[in-house]
Amino acid sequence: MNIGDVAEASGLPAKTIRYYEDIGFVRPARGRNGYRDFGENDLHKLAFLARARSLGFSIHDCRALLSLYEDRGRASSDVKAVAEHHLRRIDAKIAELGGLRDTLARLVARCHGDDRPDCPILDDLAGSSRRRGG
Amino acid sequence: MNIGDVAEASGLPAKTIRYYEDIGFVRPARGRNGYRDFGENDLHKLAFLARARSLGFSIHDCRALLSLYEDRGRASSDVKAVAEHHLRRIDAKIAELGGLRDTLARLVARCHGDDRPDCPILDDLAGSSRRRGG
DNA sequence: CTTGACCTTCCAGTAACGGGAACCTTTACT
DNA sequence: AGTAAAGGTTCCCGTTACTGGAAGGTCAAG
Repeated sequence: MNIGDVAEASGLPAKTIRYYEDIGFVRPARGRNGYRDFGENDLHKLAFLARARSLGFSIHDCRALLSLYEDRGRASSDVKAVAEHHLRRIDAKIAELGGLRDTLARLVARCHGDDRPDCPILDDLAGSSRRRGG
Repeated sequence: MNIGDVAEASGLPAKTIRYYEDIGFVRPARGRNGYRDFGENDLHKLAFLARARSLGFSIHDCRALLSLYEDRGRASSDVKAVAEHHLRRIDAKIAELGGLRDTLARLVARCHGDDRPDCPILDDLAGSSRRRGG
């Protein structure tokens, strides 16, 4: 299969697939025209990576997951540990963003948003109303 | 003030302050030893930036906010628009992460997590149980 | 006069690709 | 055979917002 074929089949852009080859995720054979020649196994890996990336796993995580995937004797607890770690990071990020959103929403609510220059948002950013621990 | 002084006063690392000079946020004077010499106005700007960045505003947003901050005749609606746009992006990100978390949490819950190799997480990533539209 | 803290510039690296140039190969059509 | 489109190749730059580190100049203290 040429790169375009695996791109369509895996849902990944050809650019991304070349990048994944660069970083060692796949090692397609080469035809004598220089074209990459992907096998079924490569396609499976790429589809695996596409799914893992869509779930927000980092390339680093994917490396671990892929090696577990290819290790027929792995323990499911190892996989679960990677997933749980990722889950905790997601939760932390959601909590962080939730905090930001609340602060920002309060500021937005307090700003009348008309053509006058007075603005609680800028006041907060400038630190003029030091209600935040200053 | 030397860079170390404004770093401490603003809470930004000296590296970041140099970077902010590079991208035109501040233009400190120079002493004849070559050292940057920051004024009160620079410090205010840097503190403003530190606060805005901590609220998740991008550098691009900060540029807009800073110029509004320095425009004594701005309309608060302009500031509010920037903040609301940022708020919408945060909400979108939270929604996206929430979706990821739910999917991931389901997978983690289904994985027994013991020393056996059978693992619903890897099965999903590999696409073997095509419950997701395949 | 040396030590150490502080300052300078510049270069490289981060995460994960995307855009685009310059060029070659295959395929289809006339 | 000629040609044009579609697809392939490598290579390098740009993205975000910094961070680390090297090599070296400056300053304050003992």
